[in-house]
Amino acid sequence: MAKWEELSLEQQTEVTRQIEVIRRGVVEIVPEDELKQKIIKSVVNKKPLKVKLGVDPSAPDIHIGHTVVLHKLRQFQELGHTIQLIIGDFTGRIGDPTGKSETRKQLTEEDVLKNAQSYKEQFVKVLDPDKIDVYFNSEWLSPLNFADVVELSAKVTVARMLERDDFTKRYNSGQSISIHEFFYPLMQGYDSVALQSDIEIGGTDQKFNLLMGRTLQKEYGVQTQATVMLPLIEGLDGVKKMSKSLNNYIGINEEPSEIYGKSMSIPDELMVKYYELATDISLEALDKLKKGLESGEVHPRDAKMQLAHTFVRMYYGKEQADQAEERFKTVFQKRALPEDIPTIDISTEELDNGALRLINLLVLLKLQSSNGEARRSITQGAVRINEEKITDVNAVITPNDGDIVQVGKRKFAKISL
RNA sequence: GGAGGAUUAGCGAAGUGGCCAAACGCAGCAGACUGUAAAUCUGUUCCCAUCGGGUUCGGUGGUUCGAAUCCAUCAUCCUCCA
Repeated sequence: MAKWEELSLEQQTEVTRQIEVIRRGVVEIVPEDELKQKIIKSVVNKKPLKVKLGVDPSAPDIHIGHTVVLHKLRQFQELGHTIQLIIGDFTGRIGDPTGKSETRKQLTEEDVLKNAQSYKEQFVKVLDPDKIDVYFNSEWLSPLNFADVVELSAKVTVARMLERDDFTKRYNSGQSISIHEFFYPLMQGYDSVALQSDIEIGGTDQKFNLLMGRTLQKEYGVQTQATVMLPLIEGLDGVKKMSKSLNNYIGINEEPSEIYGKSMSIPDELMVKYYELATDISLEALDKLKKGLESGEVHPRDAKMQLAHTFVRMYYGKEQADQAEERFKTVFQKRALPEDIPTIDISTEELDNGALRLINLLVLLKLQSSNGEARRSITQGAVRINEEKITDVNAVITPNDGDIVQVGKRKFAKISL
């Protein structure tokens, strides 16, 4: 194996540079010297490293939190390495170790393919599509027979399994753990054996699974992978990690105005973290921004607006980002009506003599989901027609073509007769 | 196989025959305030309705004038013993 001292100066510089890039924003690299060895080898032999990322095969809805890992993968790509994207189709067909009693509904092969495609489409917004190899883990997991599975499971003890944080918690708090859930880490680890990955990347919550890859690789006589763990980014509430189920996420497929608005609602303290982990801005620009915020030269509002703009720009381009910014200024800073109000047709059948109750109108326009909710909003002074507040619950409205109905600050509809 | 316990609104959790559409917290929605869709404060949150009515407390069936609350049974989960 190549030794550091034997490298040319040029090669040493390159190795150092790579490690520096890889380290940025990373919580932990286990083991660090092994990673260095791998990079040395890669530089000397001019052979890219295989960096693995496993994903769940359910319908992907990538949010800013996921992109932390993707940005890191992008950096790996830029350093010349390749990505092994594993769609966990086998894992996903069986069930899900979330501890919830309902088993995930089985995905058909068609679904899996569709989702895989969707992953690719969303991933390439951050990643270079030419440096991704896509695999389905059913390819090597399906052929295993029961004896193989027993052999695999014999490599890890129950006590070791229970060390995993969420298993520990669930066990101690009396929640159920099914045997098959133990196979998840094993299967994920076995993926690394099958693909002989050099590096596996994941959030800090994946630590156990990532290290399981190393354990199994050793057991099966394959070279062990280095693991790179990235921080989990807090969601809009600023406390809990970003996740779809907590509804504190910014999805990269969301409307530009949504991405912009949601970004504006993140707590100030998290701004820098978002910049660092989830945007493509350079280290120098980040430094400058940090200093500006500390010295007070940069107004936090402007920094956040720039962040929001950056997010929209990365996923939709500059033009859309500019538009989203304009819209935000209009609606929230000036409290004026936005330009892009959705038009909703109202059929004359709904009208009685050209009129209808305001409550019904709000539900009809889908601004409210039930009459009760509509009633509430009116009472609370949230409803406006053509910018005029209406507080009478029983109001009867004669809608005109082009009337603009508003509920709260964010819901608008234009009537079309 | 045996013994005990749990299941309540989006989530967490109180409620053990009428005062229960069900405390409280979170989340949501709205108002005020603000650089902000942040924070904070206030109000509000099953459905239909003017009074009023309808459907809710794992499922089903019962007891009762009256059941989230009592009984039976089924389902799911947990703990302990084997």
